[in-house]
Amino acid sequence: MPRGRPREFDTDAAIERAMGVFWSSGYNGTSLPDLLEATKLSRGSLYAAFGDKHGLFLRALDRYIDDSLTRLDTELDPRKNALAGIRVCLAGYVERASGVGARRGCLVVATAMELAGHDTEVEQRIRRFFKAMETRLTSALTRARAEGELVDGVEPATVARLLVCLVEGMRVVSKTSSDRSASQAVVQTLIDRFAK
Amino acid sequence: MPRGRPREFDTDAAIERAMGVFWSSGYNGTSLPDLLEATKLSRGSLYAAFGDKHGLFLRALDRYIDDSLTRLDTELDPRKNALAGIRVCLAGYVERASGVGARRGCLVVATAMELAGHDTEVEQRIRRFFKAMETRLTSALTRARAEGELVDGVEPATVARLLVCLVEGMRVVSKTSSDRSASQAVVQTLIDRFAK
DNA sequence: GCTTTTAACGACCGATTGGTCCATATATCT
DNA sequence: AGATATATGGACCAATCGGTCGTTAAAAGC
Repeated sequence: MPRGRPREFDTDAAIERAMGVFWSSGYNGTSLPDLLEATKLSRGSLYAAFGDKHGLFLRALDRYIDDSLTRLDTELDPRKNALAGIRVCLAGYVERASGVGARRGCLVVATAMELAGHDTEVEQRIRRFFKAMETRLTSALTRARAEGELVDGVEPATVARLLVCLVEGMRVVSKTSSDRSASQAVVQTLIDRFAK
Repeated sequence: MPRGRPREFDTDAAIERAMGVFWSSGYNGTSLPDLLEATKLSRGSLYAAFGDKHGLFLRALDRYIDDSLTRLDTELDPRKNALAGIRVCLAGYVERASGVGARRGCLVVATAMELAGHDTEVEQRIRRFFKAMETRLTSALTRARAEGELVDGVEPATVARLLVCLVEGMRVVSKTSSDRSASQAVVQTLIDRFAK
């Protein structure tokens, strides 16, 4: 049974705040003082709780990935219409690539570009994330095809990968030129060419 | 008229080497010693020639952008068939997103994610680059439409933006899971749906 | 050959980096 | 109340950061 002074700070909240900093400044661009200010933790507490900067980053990245996949699962719920789910999913990415949120970009994309290739732990997580996203989209597209909503002669897996590339690319381009209607047009045009 | 000792190092070669380092490690991930080793310059020479780290980075980024746009102009040469040019262009991106080159990713994408939003000079360059790429693709697609090679009812400008997002997204995803045949399938599937 | 000019070098700078550690405060249990 | 356990805060650390500067060497002009 636990004794002594209990933890006074909210670990989850600290991770979330840290995630925000990494999100807008990247790993190398975030200093320890930045993290301390965001989490309102002291150096000692932060190191006791997360080991080191890298450890905290992994926790933040995991949080981001979990959130993203959870949202995807909701949007692509197998009990609902597949094509409609895909539309909602893509609309979400358009939204995230628009307005103020656009400047933030995507933590996974930023991390992939910054650390993949130098950091195997990070690389693994990113690879799995893209793979997971692709898998979910593939299954949704397969259902769409079964329901006759997909044009003939296209592979669900290929279209899934196409969608992953498209939405992640949209977030890159939108970092510097965010344009909601342009993004909407892109998504609409694509759907028009693949949905029956 | 010039007097005194002439420049003994090749500025262009130094920029190119520096570009390579920034390319694989990012701006914040590249230290001055890294740059000195790559360029074979001494601290003094580097600062005399480029002002500071940021100045050298801008030169390297400009070089990368110039190279990319030059290549694009060659591939989308108006005197050649538009659709064929687009195919060649996309094939090039597939190639760059495959094999060993895939791990390097794209300097523009990496820079967009790392610095856009904190660095207006960089942001401007990135925005212009994507815009320039979009413009060139739009004109090629417009020619393709005039030649009856584009499916009816789609906007060249929208398809151009779609292509930019797709290829840049491909380079992101390929950083962690490079798969030439998958990328080829994606591009082929897309072309099949937009070309007559 | 002498002067002028400038590239090259590396010692040196203060600031900041990520990380350690210990004294202190405080909550819980006996 | 007293003992115990642990979260907290900040002093402290070596290493490295980006950047400056004075000295040296060498090539071009007179």
